[in-house]
Amino acid sequence: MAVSVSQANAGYFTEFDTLLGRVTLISNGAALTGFYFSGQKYFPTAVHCGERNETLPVFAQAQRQYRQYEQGDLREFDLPLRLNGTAFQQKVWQALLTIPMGCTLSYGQLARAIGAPAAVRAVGAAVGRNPLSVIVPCHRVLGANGSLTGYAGGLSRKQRLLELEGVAGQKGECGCRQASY
Amino acid sequence: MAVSVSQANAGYFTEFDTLLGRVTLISNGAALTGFYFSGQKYFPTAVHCGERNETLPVFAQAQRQYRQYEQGDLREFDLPLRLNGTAFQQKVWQALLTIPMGCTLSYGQLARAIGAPAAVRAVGAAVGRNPLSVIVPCHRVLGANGSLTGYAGGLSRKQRLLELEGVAGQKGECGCRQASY
DNA sequence: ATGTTGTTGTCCGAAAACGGCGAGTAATAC
DNA sequence: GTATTACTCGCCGTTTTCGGACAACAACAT
Repeated sequence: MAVSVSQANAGYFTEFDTLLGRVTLISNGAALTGFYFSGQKYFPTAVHCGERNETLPVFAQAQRQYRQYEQGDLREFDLPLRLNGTAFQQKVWQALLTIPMGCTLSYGQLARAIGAPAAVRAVGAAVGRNPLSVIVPCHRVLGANGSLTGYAGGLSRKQRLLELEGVAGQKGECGCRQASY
Repeated sequence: MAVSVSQANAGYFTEFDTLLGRVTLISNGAALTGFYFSGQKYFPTAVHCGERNETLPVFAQAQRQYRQYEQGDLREFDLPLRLNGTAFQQKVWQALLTIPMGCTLSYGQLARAIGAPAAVRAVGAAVGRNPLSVIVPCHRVLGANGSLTGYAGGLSRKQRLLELEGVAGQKGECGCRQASY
């Protein structure tokens, strides 16, 4: 009898190279579920239990858009995404999606934005677990004093992403204004 | 941006009626992952989060074979299965798959068979959590003295399955011999 | 027969540790 | 006197750990 005995349903993945290093994309077949820089923190361990797939439409779409973004020709991604996480994490990640290119927010502002003004550190943790680097723009979150603080992909990548987006330096200069937080 | 935000990937299910009551089948799309009698113990709570599906090949195959089994015309199932569980549970369930129709084993023999002679009660617990009733023949496990002991689907179902398989009574009379345990 | 005890994997709940922070205070640098 | 830095402490979801309870048993003692 044909019996298979494992359990994790890891889906599909592919890889491609960017100016910031190799990227692994993950999908459930329909939506994009992961965008990870090689060697980054929290890189999912089960990726390679999934099936490599070079033809999935959403992968092609994501790569195409990323290329444009990389050249400064795309200000906003438009892809089917699926955010797997706890309710709290999802609130945080949804909020991240509303930060336009060129803008930045502090962890405190973000916490207030989701209605949990005191959960600042928890917000930091959730931002760090963002499964879709770049696309869910966690790199647009800085410390209250404008410092880079942290990035799962390494601070230099965060810096370069921000430069690409035209955010001035590390001193809290924000290219545009969000509604008040 | 098209964003979807849930997580549980419950798969597919269907239902059909048997002489022993209604049965719910569960699948990941390729292999059979669940076979549960209605109202049985440990019936998974998340089943109905999955998607009902009446056309999955593995469901048709399973029903067809079960019909034959029910009539005494099938001695061994041949289906793609997927056993989701801990390493220990999988060892137990794999061992169950080797018990031929008409034979029975005791919990102690089973424990010895998987190399954990002292883990008798743990084996009992694992047998009880069998996700594929009938197909993984947990009903062929009896107490050391031949008593029925327990069955997630109720002792009367266990009894009837054993009768169907031609196992005599409740007194340890075993229709055939396994290798020694 | 009935009761008692040994054994072991799993489930569950509680408790503690851990951060991609921030505000407030205190100690230095001009 | 300001302006920076350094440090402390509170905050709060998540993750990890730990301990106890439980169970489809079986062997042994009465």
